[in-house]
Amino acid sequence: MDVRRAAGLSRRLRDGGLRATGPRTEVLGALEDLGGHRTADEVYDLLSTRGRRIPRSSVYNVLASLVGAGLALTADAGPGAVLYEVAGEWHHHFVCKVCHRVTDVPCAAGKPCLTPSGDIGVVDEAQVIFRGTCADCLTHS
Amino acid sequence: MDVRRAAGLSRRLRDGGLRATGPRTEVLGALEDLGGHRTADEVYDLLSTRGRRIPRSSVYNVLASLVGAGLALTADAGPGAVLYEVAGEWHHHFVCKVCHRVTDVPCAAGKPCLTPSGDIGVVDEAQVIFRGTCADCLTHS
DNA sequence: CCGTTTATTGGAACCAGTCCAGAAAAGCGG
DNA sequence: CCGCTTTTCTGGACTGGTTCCAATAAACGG
Repeated sequence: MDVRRAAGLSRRLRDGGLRATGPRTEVLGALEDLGGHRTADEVYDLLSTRGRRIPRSSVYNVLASLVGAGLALTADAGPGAVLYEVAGEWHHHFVCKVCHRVTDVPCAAGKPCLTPSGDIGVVDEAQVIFRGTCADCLTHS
Repeated sequence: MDVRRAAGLSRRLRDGGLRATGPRTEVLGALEDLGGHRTADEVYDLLSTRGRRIPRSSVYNVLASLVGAGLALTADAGPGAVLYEVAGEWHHHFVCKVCHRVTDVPCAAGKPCLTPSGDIGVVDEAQVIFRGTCADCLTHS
């Protein structure tokens, strides 16, 4: 990984209140390179093909701290492996019932939106999951 | 289980297009008795304490057919075990980040609502997950 | 450079869920 | 009520995803 890239990643980690360790820069970099919604194993596999041997459990550890620091998000997409993505513009997800692919859906508010009525507690975010059949799967059937 | 109850459950199963078998009436009854959002294992445990030995895989099978028939729903609540609930009024969920309890949030529309903009495919439903801290956890901290 | 604090490693263990093939039950026509 | 066909159930093995833990190593403030 080139030096500028690593420095940028390190700074983001520190800005998030995390120590800038090797595994953390590598995992964050890999998640960013992959783009979109990825499982811990996909990150693990990319690092492996790059020759970086790292235990799976470390990938899980790191992803958990990235989420804790707000640098990554888990995408709610239903059962199965948890999907992670680099934190960016707030958005929602469309999950295709056929191919299970997850597509971003821009959020009108651009930030956590919608508040439930009633005295339920403090709501930090509202995420919407749209379920249906994607355009691709509609044409291929 | 009393006879009237069993008959009612059987009828609901048949109305849903399913054969009214023992495991299905028992699982549907147990899910209803438990109320709220429950994992397959919670249903399994209730049946066990009732002295009904049934394989866990049967509970999974049955829950899957109940969902397929529209008699039960899976509640989107993030990672972890899938939560099932008896189908009723369409609603959303508030998930407490502290105690992980799931609370129903009435849906203003009373049915699958919200449509994403853009040509994304066919949207069947839109489920909202509110995340935050529930009233109980706020006071106890 | 040292010490303290925090993170990583690697492997074992765990839990949720799926798969499969034989056995049983449901519902049909007669 | 009987037997036939189809659907469902069973039980156990198995997988994938994730967490746990105790020893080791690395980060960073002084």
